[in-house]
Formats: sequence, C-alpha cells, structure tokens
Amino acid sequence: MSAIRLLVLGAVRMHGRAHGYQVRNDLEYWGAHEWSNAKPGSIYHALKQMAKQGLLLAHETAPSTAGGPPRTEYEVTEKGLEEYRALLRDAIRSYDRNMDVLSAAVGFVVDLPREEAVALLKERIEGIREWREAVTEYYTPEEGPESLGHIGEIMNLWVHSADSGAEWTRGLIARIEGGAYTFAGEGDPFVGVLADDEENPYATGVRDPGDDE
Amino acid sequence: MSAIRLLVLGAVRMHGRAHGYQVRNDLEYWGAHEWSNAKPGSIYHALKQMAKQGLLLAHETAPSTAGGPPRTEYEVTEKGLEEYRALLRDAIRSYDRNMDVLSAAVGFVVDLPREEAVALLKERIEGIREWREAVTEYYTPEEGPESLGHIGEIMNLWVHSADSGAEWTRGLIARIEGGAYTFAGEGDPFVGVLADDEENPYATGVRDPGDDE
DNA sequence: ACGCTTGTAGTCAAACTTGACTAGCAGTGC
DNA sequence: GCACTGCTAGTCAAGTTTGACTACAAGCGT
Repeated sequence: MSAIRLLVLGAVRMHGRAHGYQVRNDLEYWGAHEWSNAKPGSIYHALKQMAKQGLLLAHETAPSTAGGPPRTEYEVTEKGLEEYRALLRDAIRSYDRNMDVLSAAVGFVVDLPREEAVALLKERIEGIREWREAVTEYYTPEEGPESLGHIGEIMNLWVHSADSGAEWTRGLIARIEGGAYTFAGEGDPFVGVLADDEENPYATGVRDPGDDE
Repeated sequence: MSAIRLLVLGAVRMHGRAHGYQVRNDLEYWGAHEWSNAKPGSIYHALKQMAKQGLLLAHETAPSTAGGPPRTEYEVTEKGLEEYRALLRDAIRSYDRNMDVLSAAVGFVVDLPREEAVALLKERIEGIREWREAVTEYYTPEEGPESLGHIGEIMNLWVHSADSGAEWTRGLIARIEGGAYTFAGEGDPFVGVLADDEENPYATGVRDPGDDE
C-alpha cells in the first residue's frame, strides 16, 4: 500500500478539520512530495475515497474565502482514527521495502506511546532479519554464487539496503530509548501542521524564484 | 515510473519472441515479484500497451500447445529497442529512491558496454551526492535541527539510505572495473531466461509443495 | 484601465495496478 | 472412469495514480 492514506488521515487529524488544499500544503511542508506519491490528484482522491468508506466525514462548506471553487472540509471519524492507528502500527512494524510508508509513519510515530513505538521498531528489525535470511538462502545456488552472474548484484543491492535499514532502525530505537522526542501522554505534542494563516517556510520544493538553475 | 516496462521489454528481448506467460515466468525466475510490482495483470497490461505504442509487435498465434487460452507472442521492434536502452540508461543513471527500477536495470546492465555502465553508475553517485546536499541544506532550519523534532528523523532516514545506496554503487563500480561479469561485446552473454521447456529452479516463491509452512 | 502573473481549490481523462476470476488440458488417485 | 488438483494462459472490474487542466480572485506593473 502507498503512504497516501496514512499521510492524509494524519494531516486531517492534526487539524481537526481540514480541506484538501490544507492537506496538500501540509504534505508539501513535510516534504512528502520528495519521498512519496503525494500529488494533488492522489490527495483529493484519497479524501473522497475515505469519505465514501466512512473514515472521514465530509462537510460541504460555503465557497472558499479566498477565490477558487467551493471547498469541502473533512474530519476524521472514529473508524478513521482506528484505521489511522492500524496503518501507523503496520507501517512501522512491517518491512515492505518501500520507504514512503515508513517515512510517513516516522512523522506520526509520536502519536504512539514511547514503549509501543520501540516495540514496533524491534518487530521491524526482526522482520528485516527474517527477510534477509529467506532471501539469501533462497538465492544462493548450489553451484556457488558465480552461477548467478551479475544477477547476484540485485540480491546484493537488496541485502545491502536491508542492512542499512536495520541499522537506521537500531539508531532510532536508541534515540527513543534515550529519551528523545515527546511521545503520546508525555506533555505538549509536537505541532507539525501549518496554521490557517501561516506560510510555508520551505516554499514550493524549489528555492526562491529567480534563483540559478 | 515503475520498472515494469523495462522488465518486460528486457524479457521479451532476451527471448526474441515471447508470450505473456513466458515473460511472467522469467520475472518470477528473476525474483522480480520480491522487489517490484510484477503481477500478471501488470505484465499483460504492459505488453498490450507497448504493442499499442509500437514498441512491441504482437503476433496472434494458434491456440497454445499446452491447454489454456490462445496466446499472443510479442517481439521487440526497433522503436522498442531504443526505448529499452533509454529506460535502461535512465534507470542506472538517475537516483529516484525507488529501488525496483534500479534492480531491474542491474539485471540488464551487461547489455551495455562496460565503460558506459561504469560512466552511468558514476553519474548515479553524483546524482545521489547532489540530492543529499540539496535535502540536508533544505531541511536544516536556522534554529538548529532540534526545531524539527522527530520530523528530522525522516530526513535522517533518507540520508542514511542515500549513503547506503552510494556505497553499494561504489562497490559495484569497483567490481565492474575489476573485470567482473561479461558485458556487451565481450563474448557469450549471460543467459538469464528460461528456455521453453526448462523448469524454474526457484519454484513459485514458496519452497516445494507439501513442505512445512 | 488593462493585461499578467500568482495563489487558491479542485476536476478530469488516461494510464496503471491489483486481486480475483475464467477456462482448457494433463496427470493422479481410487 | 471420473472427480480433483495443478498447470498453462490470460481476462476483467475496481481501485489508484498521474499530469494536465479549469475557474476565480487579488495584487502588480504600466
């Protein structure tokens, strides 16, 4: 699964109530366009789809305050909240070799209690270990690794990246166990969305216009 | 872009002429289902689409020799060959943080001359370096990295994985420069597809039937 | 006063992906 | 001899993603 649902649910939830354009702006603020398929079309589609599935509640509101077509505001329902937590846990726990889901989950990890976050990350490491073992065993032919020729490089790539993923995960666990960040139930949560009138300090993915390149 | 077109073009090309099921089998033989979205539906879709676009030539052949519906055989056209090479070069050269494309390209890299492969891989490293620089500069706020909170971990993840990707690439370059593998114009190419009657030694992703688990 | 660009908010068709399904033939057990 | 399973080969509907497009208002320059 892609990360889009998790991202959108998380963004709407942080606002309490948000319209598509706000979500779009948050995702851009988070840099999500750099590491996930968070394009306008996908975002609006996800909002509509999840509204249809009862994960979000849609409020058709008046024509927008500042030009453009009328906008719809969304709110996360109880069911949506459950889905959000399920997606979040799953994204952290399971190694699926697509980092967009993990990236999104890292952005929301502080919504979980600290111990649970650590436990899920440890599950992740175990998953990576199992995957690595299965793959290396499976693609190690009897006639020695040379018989695979350059094809062995593909496995090499994946194993390399799995190892690197495990290492990063261990680092994160260490930082969390060392007391970094503020998790659920530990006081003022980190505010990660832009207020209604706030401007995005990180512009539009490109630097200032009129720049070189 | 996904890796499917490159994979399918490459598979058909290796056979000279192949029907969908053969391609499907090759991709499975290569383990592509483990690291890409190579599902039957996608494969058949890609074949049809590329035939429509003139990259493949479709031959409607007689009902299959061994049961099942009639099958269509495909051949890579001149245009398809160009597209194949373009996709291949692009996949090796550009760092797009989705490893399926790179994995596929690694499987076909020996279709290029050795020097070109090395040159493209060096371009890749340079691309990673640039990307890394842009990202670290872009997401380093003036108030110090702490102001990002746990969000900084996302960047950390990506930088970690970019570094690991660069390291793997350097390793591959070294092996290639050291004379490993057989590249274009260096003699008998590595045969990476299953012959018509050959069985896949790597079964169906699961071990022998009747096995435990 | 006029056109031009920028920002807001979202739609849409076309392409792609997914997972379940169809349908014929071959062997196997009983 | 016939029900069952597995293999061959592929289709299909539903869902998702993409990239280009629309439409409106406000500001800006000349």
